[in-house]
Amino acid sequence: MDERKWLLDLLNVEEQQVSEKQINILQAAIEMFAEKGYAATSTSEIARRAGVAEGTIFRHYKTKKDLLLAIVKPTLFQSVAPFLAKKFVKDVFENEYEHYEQFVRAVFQNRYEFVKTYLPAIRVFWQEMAFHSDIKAQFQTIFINHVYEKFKQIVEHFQQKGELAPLPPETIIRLTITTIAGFLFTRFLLMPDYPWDDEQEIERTIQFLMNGLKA
Amino acid sequence: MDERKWLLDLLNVEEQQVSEKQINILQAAIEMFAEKGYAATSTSEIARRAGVAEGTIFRHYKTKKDLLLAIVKPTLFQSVAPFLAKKFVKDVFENEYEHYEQFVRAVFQNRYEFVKTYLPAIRVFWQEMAFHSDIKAQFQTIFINHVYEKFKQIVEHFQQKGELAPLPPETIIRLTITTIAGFLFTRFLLMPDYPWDDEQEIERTIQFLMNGLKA
DNA sequence: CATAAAAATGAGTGAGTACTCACTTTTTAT
DNA sequence: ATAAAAAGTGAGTACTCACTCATTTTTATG
Repeated sequence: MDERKWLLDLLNVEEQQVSEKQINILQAAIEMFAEKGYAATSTSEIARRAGVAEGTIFRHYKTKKDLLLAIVKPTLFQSVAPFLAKKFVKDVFENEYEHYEQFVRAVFQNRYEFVKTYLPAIRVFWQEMAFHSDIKAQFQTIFINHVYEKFKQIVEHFQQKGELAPLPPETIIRLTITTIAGFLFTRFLLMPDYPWDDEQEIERTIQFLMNGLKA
Repeated sequence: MDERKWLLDLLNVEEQQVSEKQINILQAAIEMFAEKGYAATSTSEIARRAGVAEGTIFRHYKTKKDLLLAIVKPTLFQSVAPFLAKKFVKDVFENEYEHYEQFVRAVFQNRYEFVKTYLPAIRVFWQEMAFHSDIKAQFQTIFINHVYEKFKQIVEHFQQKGELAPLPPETIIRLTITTIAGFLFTRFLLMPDYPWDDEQEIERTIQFLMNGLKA
């Protein structure tokens, strides 16, 4: 993807709304926050890497924390994006996905591409969530009100069709998410240099998940 | 567990080797690093919380990073402790565990207790591993030379007995670890306030794992 | 108790921090 | 072409940082 476009895409803004220098600042901040962490990165370093004066950062973002939130908030939303789409659950009920496996496959593929594309910003989001209770709270709210809510309907739908084990929906949701996230975490964060055969490993992971969850 | 003892236990040292003030320093550091992160915690804050002068910290630990390593290194070793025991693999081969399920059950129970007991120190270890490449490198070395090595033997043993699917051992290891770690992560870090029925949820997780991996 | 060694102290140090603001440069509108 | 607005600058500010070291307090030994 184009170097400039992916950031605009992640932040979900139009080209005209942000200046070139602003993009440089965001890009530098994402890279350095991902590498050394928010607290260990100074605004002077970000300015140097972005090729702007330190004051320019504070013209666009009132505080350093504001700059962090400008990165983290859109990433948080994009992280759960499929579940924010209105027609997502409808697609499932109208037999867009005949089986749970097809649904899982679609989500898995989608989130794989997402992590691959936005890895540094995702790193920042997950790392800093541990230290900033406001970010964590916002994540939990969105998760409960959007992801969990819709996921539960989908799981119950396939349980009624007799495809999934009669476990509590929250258990099935947890196992599904941690299995997918477990692969992505191992693949991109823990062992990014291992010679992965992504397609095959995703296939194995899906088979494992379906076997584990079948009625 | 006694307030003083768990730390000595984690650090694997005798009572006489560390002074009372030293324990206070370590305890304060673990708590604050876990909460706000290493970089965002100042040595003056640690000293205040520990009830010692700032200089006392530097008498025991040459640098702030040294203090971090004094916490992280023992936690890293304890994290993979079962796999460091010499008789661990022997136990498996001598039918201490007749089935893979019994082995998984033992490891799961053991690591559940470990995380429950040392949660703050584990937080520090995992959070800071993302920012300190020396810590990450040490973890990878130990994992490859001890955990992976022995785990592979065990998996192949049960594959030969026809208990496990003919997947690559590294895939089975990954799925086993991420399933267990996925539960512990959700249980203790992501949603510690959710009203968990631990025993039942562990049971469901093991059933899911065994169904997913069976031949 | 006397004395030496060890442990603890906290004011002090230079380097670096997030952020400000008076000023310059660039862009936009007419 | 010109004026107004917006964007960009970087030296300056008050403050915090990890770390030092001369001094005091505690402990150990005869």
